[in-house]
Amino acid sequence: MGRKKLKIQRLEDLKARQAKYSKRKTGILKKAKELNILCEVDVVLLFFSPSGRPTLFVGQNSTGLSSILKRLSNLSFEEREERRAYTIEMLKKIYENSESEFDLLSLPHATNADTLKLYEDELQELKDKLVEKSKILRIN
Amino acid sequence: MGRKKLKIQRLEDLKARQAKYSKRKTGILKKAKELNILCEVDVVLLFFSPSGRPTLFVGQNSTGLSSILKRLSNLSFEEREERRAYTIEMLKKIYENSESEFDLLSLPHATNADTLKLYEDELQELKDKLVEKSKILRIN
DNA sequence: ACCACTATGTATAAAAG
DNA sequence: TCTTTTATACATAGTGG
Repeated sequence: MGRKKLKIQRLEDLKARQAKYSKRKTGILKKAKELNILCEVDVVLLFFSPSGRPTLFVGQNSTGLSSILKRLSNLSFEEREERRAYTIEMLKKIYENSESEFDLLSLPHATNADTLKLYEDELQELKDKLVEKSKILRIN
Repeated sequence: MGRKKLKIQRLEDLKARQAKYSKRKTGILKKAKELNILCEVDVVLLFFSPSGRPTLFVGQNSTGLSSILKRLSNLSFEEREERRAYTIEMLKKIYENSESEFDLLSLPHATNADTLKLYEDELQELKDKLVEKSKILRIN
């Protein structure tokens, strides 16, 4: 999909990798959202950018997993006064749109500890979900 | 992409959802593999099919995470004599191709307990990786 | 439920602003 | 560097086996 056929091999230029990464990540996330809605299935995507920034996507209506959004938004209310305006705006946008795609590290650096904690809770839920789903499958 | 434009909304027919799911999941996985190679980034995808079957994809060269493949293949050697031929063939194929895409529950049902254990280890590694990556970012 | 076909919509490579 | 444009490659909707 482009002017020329692209060989699938590591791009040598770092900048090219970064540019390609954001473009293609966007495309994949769009597809994942569509799959999530069309087929009503749970989807979780985790990417690390060439510079190490993680992007987590969790499809809507993924019970349990979606709670990370609520906690993020609550956090913003509790600490509203201490935060920079752009952060609050971002969190509000995430909450209001019921969107669950975001770069966790675009939060202020001061919140990294909290962010990591959320990751941990999130992964515990993922693990629980995994066990639960597998049990259902075993019965079937 | 298709004969007609498809509205992105839940497909009412279960069979249609299932068919659409496998087709689109394949497409997303292909894209994720390309991203993984082109940009040399770590990628983790987790889907649950409309019937609840999980598919886990971990990009190649995702250190630590790829160990699940080695353990699966070792398992197949240890228990080779006890396993059905198709299982061994599947595991060999996974190992030889260094592919890291597979439906974990396409393993024989008897191995579900082991499979769950692998999930748990896998998630622990993912968690560790997450913490490690975030630390690096904090320094930068 | 899965493969094949093929017309058509979509993503994106390269170029341009 | 980012955004926009354009040409092209690719993914897939609908269909049939």
